[in-house]
Amino acid sequence: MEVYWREGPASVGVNEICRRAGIAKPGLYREFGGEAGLKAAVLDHYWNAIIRPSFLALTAERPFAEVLDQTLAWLTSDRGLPPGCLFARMRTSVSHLDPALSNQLESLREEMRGTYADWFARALGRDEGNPAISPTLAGYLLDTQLMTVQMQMVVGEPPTLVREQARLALVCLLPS
Amino acid sequence: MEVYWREGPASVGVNEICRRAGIAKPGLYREFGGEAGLKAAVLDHYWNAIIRPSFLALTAERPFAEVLDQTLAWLTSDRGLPPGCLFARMRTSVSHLDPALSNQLESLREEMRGTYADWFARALGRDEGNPAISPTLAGYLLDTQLMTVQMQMVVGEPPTLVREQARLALVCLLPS
DNA sequence: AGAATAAAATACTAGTCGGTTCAAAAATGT
DNA sequence: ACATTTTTGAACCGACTAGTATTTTATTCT
Repeated sequence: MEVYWREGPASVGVNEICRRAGIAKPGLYREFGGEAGLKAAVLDHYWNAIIRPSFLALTAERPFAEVLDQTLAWLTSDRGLPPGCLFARMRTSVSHLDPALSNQLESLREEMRGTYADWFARALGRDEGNPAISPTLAGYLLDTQLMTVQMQMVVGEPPTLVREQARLALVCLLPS
Repeated sequence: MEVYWREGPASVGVNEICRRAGIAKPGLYREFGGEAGLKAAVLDHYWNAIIRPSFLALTAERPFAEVLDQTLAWLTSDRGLPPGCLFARMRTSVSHLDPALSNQLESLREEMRGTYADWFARALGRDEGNPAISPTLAGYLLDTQLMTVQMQMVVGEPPTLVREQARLALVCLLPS
């Protein structure tokens, strides 16, 4: 996961993975069945270990604008983790990916959009969101914009610039 | 250019290019020096034939919001051209690209941001833009968001959904 | 027409990729 | 301590990659 996350799933092959992990190649094939299985397992682990815990912040009963700001600050700060998001990196190269992994990505993305939509729906209930925007659309927008943030972080854009842009793009979600 | 545009520069090699173009491989190497040279020439031609003409719409003395809407409609409509943007596709895979091509991409992107910034600056002069946003930042935002639009079109997102999201993300540029 | 030149097609090189085979080594169970 | 099972290392496979060498075909110039 570390290597895929830091350098991108397309930039490192199974030979290199085995070399860096200090394991034998037959061992990897016994354990994961092949490169596709390894990537599926990595994506699964990334989702459970990195993405899902980050959803907890969205369920806290704090003001929507505040949580949004903290999220942007978190994504654009040096977290001691590899920059960017393995999930986002996989999605950018989804075209030449295994169909099974592609489906897995799409289903996880749906779960992500749903989580964002729920978050925004609760904000709407407290009059902390723009009522002209449906939770579903807000889910799409948040997914797209936060994904963009992480892709910009991967290519090394200045964090403050990334944060400013995202704030502008998402200010439409706040009540006018 | 057609093939790189439609299928992505990383999805097709020189052998396939020659096969589809009906030319011999040594001819390609005589003409372009190699794959890197071919990609540079393709990018150059794409910029001059596709991107640069589209800038003309931005210099027309029409209301900012109207031109922005037309631009979004254009990007999300079926133009009879391959969907998405070769420029955007190259940028998403800039990490494992030739350094020369990477520099070329960065310089073209600067020109693009400058064009957007000028456009927004003229809008500001006619009180058609949000004065709290600098032309430079607007240039970055427009570049990012319009690139996002094209990437979504590439992966086949529903055009109306893409357009709605982009409109929301860019409404911050309009005066309140 | 015939010689010189340019372009073409084919075949090839060297290397990487994901994946497999197999014998040797290590660990395990009794 | 011995026998069984598991894991390793390293070579290997076929398919692919970018790039090149060679030979044949066309074209052009005189």
